[in-house]
Amino acid sequence: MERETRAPELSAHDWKILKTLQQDGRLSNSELAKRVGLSPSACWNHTRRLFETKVIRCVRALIDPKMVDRETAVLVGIVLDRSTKAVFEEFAEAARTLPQVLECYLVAGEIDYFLKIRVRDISAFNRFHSEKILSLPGVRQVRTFFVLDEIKTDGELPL
Amino acid sequence: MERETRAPELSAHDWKILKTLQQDGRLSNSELAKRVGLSPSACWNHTRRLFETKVIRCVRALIDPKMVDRETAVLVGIVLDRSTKAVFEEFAEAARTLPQVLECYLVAGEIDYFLKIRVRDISAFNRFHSEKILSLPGVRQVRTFFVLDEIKTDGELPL
DNA sequence: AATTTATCAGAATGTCCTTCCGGAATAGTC
DNA sequence: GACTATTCCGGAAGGACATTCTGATAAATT
Repeated sequence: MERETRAPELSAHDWKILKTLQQDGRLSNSELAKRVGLSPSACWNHTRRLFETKVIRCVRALIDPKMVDRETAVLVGIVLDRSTKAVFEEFAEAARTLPQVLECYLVAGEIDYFLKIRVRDISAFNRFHSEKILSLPGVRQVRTFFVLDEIKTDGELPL
Repeated sequence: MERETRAPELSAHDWKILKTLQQDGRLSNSELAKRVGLSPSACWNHTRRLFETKVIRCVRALIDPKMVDRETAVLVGIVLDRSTKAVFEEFAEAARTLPQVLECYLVAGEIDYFLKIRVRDISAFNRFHSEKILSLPGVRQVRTFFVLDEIKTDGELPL
């Protein structure tokens, strides 16, 4: 386990760039420069460093799930059988691999793992549930929470 | 309540553009055109339509929370007191407004709302918990799950 | 077959990206 | 205080790109 790098120092310009690109990642460099009050070349250097130092992990188009037939979201809490390291790692690896799993967290409390699943409809979730989740080794309990309404998704990091 | 529009028809080119921009939303139009096998002008028209019809909701820079001092993630399950419409709407509105709430879902089951919170550290969560969550009207029970490890975050929609 | 519609590639122009360079400001050293 | 090293900025420049328009081709419709 190695220590993660922390941002060395972020200038006021860097923060502005982060805020702006978080809201619209497709802004041109010249437009970005105007908004943060820098010359295009200076702005370019800042932005490049933010990518190189991995402060910005990536830029991603957010697609409306309704439009591409992935309307159904389900939150799933998992309790594992035995709390051995191998069991946990095997589960985590499966979650990483399955494309229907959009998020997966190891948590403290009455639950071991929380998953956010996205599929076409409820019957697709049923298939996923029985074929993928239940067939994983070490799964003792599965608590399923169907999402009735998405109040907020993909909220921006407060900066 | 009005019916949401569904994507009328997505061509093979559209799907390719969606997949590509989901992986790298900052690609130039000419590079995107090369990758999907279209002329720049045709690619431009497709992309523009995908934005106009809101298939692509936005393009967003994903910022590493560790780098900007928002390292601590917490999942919170909420059970509300009385299940009146007004109570639910008030809670949802508060969740929408609070910047620390990155995601909020109304779910079916033993829990009413699930929240994903991001703050600087545990003491910041304590403050948020007592000052924001507990002070909301109608909150009967709060179940807190501290995130110990983020196996997968911001997974791409499978296309 | 004729007409309409949709979709593509090409051309053209104005803008932008990207790099490189030199100057100003800051900090550190003696 | 002077000198150096470092950092950061803006300007210039050519090559690439964005964006629009037009016409051609193919598909769908009548």
